[in-house]
Amino acid sequence: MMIPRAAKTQRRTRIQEEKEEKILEAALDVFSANGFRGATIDQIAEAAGMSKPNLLYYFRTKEAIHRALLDRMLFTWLEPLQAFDPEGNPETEIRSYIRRKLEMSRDFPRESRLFANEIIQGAQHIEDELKGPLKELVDEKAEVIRAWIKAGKIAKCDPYHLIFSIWSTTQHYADFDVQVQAVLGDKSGEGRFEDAARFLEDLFMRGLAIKPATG
Amino acid sequence: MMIPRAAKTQRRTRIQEEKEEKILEAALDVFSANGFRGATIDQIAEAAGMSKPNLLYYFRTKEAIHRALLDRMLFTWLEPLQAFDPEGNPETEIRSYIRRKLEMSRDFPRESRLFANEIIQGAQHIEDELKGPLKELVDEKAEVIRAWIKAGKIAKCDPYHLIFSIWSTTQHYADFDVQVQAVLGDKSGEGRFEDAARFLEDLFMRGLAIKPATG
DNA sequence: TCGATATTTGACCGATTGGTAAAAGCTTAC
DNA sequence: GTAAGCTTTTACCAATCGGTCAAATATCGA
Repeated sequence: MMIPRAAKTQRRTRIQEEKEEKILEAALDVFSANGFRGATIDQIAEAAGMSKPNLLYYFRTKEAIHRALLDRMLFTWLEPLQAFDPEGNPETEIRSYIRRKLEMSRDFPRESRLFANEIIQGAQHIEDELKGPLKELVDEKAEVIRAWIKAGKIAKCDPYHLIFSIWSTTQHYADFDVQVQAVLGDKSGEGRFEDAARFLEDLFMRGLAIKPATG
Repeated sequence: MMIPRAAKTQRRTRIQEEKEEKILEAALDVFSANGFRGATIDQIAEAAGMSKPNLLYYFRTKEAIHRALLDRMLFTWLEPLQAFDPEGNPETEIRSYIRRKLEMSRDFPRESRLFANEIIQGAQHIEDELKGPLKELVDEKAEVIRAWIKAGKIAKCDPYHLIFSIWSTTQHYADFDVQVQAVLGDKSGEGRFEDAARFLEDLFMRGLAIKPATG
């Protein structure tokens, strides 16, 4: 007899792994482009190249697909902030945080939009993660920034809003890409990410009164 | 005989005006919370306190409601940037632009989310407006900023990315409000907007190497 | 090769979707 | 008051929605 999916404790077959991968890949396309309510199982199934019942054999509900996507992404998404090093010096740390976040916007725009959709629409599926792990991580890193301020290494400012401003400016290039491209017009090749990096690094370095190392 | 809606050249009755207003108000709630695809006419009708066919008497399609909302909002949304004055001095202009945009995030979060949803999901309904009026306006104001740079009034930087960064940082407090509140926790009363204003004004003033007038 | 299990399919379900038809009820100018 | 036009409702439609079921088929270890 077939073992119900819920009871499976470990991955079984190669097919399972492949198909689940294909489904999540397709779901990322669809959810990031339409939000949870706007996405349909049929769309995902078609994008994944399989029938709807077949898809539902691997994920029992639309919610389950969405959950799986968010779960796998949450870690990745927080990773750059995790890497923020208390021992490092502010210039290096903030510069590379900006650069990393910008690279993620460039290389994983769908992931960024998946989150953006989710949060804009009320974050009903990840409320706990926001108030738990995310908040804790931000609290921790805000403390690091506060220490830098106390040590006179960067200008006095609210660490939380500093973090928000880095999030928003960098994610903008993924989430609002069509707008950015519409405004920049032909000028916007892939160079827009490098221009953005230069601009943002300058803005934040000067804004935090960090003088660039001239060594 | 009843004159078909499309042929009406001018507003007729008081009732029409009132009901259309009610529908758009309700639609703003629903579209901003779910995106276009995720919103349903039934939801809007219920929020507006009327039957679906009754609603469809005033707007023939879901698209028409959405269009009407976007049309009425686009002007309002660009107004702060319009007000950007070439004759003014950079400090005043940029400070007040930030403040205005932040006030809009505070006072009209649904409007902000309506646009955010629309753009994240590909801007299919406002592509023309982005590439037309918006681009022209931004081009014009970028020229103003460029002039300030040439005159040595603010630090050298890419004017387009400067505008993007002001958009993203300010709109963040409307679009990602649940995340902001989750992270700030109890600390976040309405004070978060004033904290944000202080932070952003400092960041951009220093970031653009504008020394605050000490007169 | 064979049987057990894993995968896929087609046919289907009730609920919800965007939207329509027609008639009933309501306003308003005359 | 009444008729013409404006508004609202009831009943309905086909298409799509998320999801189920049983049967058919493919895979794989012994």
